[in-house]
Amino acid sequence: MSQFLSEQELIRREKLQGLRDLGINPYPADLYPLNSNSSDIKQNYEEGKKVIIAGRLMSARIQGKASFAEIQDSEGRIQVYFNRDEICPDEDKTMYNEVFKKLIDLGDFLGIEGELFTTQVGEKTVLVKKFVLLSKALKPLPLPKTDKDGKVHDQFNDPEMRYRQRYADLVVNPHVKEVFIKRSKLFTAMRNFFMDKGYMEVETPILQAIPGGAAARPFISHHNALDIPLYLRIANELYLKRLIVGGFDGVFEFSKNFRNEGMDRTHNPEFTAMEIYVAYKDYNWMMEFTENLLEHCAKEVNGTTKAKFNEYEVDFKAPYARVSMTDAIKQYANYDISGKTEEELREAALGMGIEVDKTMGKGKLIDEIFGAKCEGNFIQPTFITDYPKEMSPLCKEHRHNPELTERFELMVCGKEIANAYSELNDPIDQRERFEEQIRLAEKGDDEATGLIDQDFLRALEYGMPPTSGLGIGMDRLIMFLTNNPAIQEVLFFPQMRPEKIKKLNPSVESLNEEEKLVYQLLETQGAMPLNDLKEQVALSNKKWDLAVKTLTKLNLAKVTKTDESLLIEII
RNA sequence: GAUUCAGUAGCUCAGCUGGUAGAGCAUUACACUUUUAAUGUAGGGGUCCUGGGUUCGAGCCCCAGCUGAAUCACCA
Repeated sequence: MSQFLSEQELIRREKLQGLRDLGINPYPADLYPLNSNSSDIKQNYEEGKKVIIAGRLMSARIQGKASFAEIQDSEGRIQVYFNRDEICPDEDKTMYNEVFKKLIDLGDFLGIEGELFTTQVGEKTVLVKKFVLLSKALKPLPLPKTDKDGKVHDQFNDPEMRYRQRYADLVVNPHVKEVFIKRSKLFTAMRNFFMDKGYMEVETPILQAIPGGAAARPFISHHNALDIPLYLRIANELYLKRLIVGGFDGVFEFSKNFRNEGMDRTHNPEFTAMEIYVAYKDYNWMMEFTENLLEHCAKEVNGTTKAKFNEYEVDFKAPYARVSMTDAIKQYANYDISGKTEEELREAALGMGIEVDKTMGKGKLIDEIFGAKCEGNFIQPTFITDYPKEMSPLCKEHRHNPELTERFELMVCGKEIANAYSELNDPIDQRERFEEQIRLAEKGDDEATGLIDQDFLRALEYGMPPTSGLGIGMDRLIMFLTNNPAIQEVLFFPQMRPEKIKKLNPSVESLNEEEKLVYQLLETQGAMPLNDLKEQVALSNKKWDLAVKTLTKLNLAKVTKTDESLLIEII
């Protein structure tokens, strides 16, 4: 393998040995007693203060007997000043001349003891008295540079490389790190908001025998001891409701869900939802709760309720507009769905140029009309309320209209980020709704749920208090709060196709047919003119070229140039 | 799933009817004690995504594939 390291990687390995030869362990075990960091130094600056810091060396400007460098730690960067005679007050100048100038590379972790001072240019700097190598980097990092106008050069910006090597992305792209800091703040803000209200954070199974609570295709796994299939959860709703049955008044969970469906810039196979259920509440209460929650979260994350997303400026300040689905369709499709039959709705949809098929029932048709004509219009946070019953099998029937349910979705920039119900707690009605889903599934609607969770129904039969539940797509919400149109940008490790890592083994056995042929001919006949060999092997030009290149690359053969011709021979 | 674009040095990117592969940063050597995209001089570094084809000759043209991105469709 070593022959396939780049020149720079080879040099770093040689330096590693060089350090060991000097008695320096490039990967020491001892803890490093740091007592400060880059932002602490800048904020609590005192001339002459002694500090101990640690971090990665990210730039170095060597000027003979003195050098300026930058150390990057978790807080940012701080300039450090290496002076030969400060580091090496005695005769022996090895630590500066050899170790620092020659054997330390950009990317290495250093521990630094020094004193604070300000340079003539006004930069707060650590004057290095003593430094140690804490860890050597064998691979060069990408190295974006910012010029004096703040313009970034050589930015590490290829999405594929950034997602596959997020560690490198985080090291060199501070704005990427910022997104994930905000993500963490969002979770903290939301958790604290719930805790303050006395609700309890819980955990429910990820491996489920019946994947319920949403309409989605699950991942299937298998339990060996029980010899049964287990599914990765697509939602945690049914489990949280069991806990409300059990007597908790408010439970919530940040839930990793898994859906075996398409991947694109807004869908990852695993994603995070937050679901909360609160007893004795309804969806009207939940709307107010939701807008207060999001206002709080936006402030905690960004310091303001306003957030830029693409060309829009969104304001999460409560209260939000509330529009019923019927009114939304009236407004944007100029059509009144109230009291219409399935046939009338299908014709209306067709008239609007919407594709429909026979498996679609009333609810689905209304949803299609809404999706095509209305959804994209709601830029500022807007509650869309009162969805058709057919598409909401876990939601309580509307108190004033049996065709509708007490459900709302929160739309932002034309996308759904939250979904909430007055939860259905009538066990008989619930059983009928599940059975209706089975019929839809048999009819060919692959979104309908095909299995009934009998245990969930048993729980409801014991009685569940009136309850309102809310689900929020956490990934989507943080996308809005950080102005990222791709979900991959807000996940540390988005799912990618597995990377093919080529392994070339520099041995004769690993050669392919063509390379072996060339090698064997050379072996039996010895050195010969390149062209003669080419004629003998009679390969296509491409194959010939590649075979010879591989052999020379592996140092198995050598081409030498004479006045007359090119000679090839085995090494 | 469809269409479009992209893949060249560690990183960012050039490249020409099809004729020995280039730059900046990084790297190596030398010089340089308050610099800041440090500077100067000299060097080294390439499976031009993979595989076929056309051609005297392909990084470039053709075909197939891989990977990613964007748009659309599908999906919540």
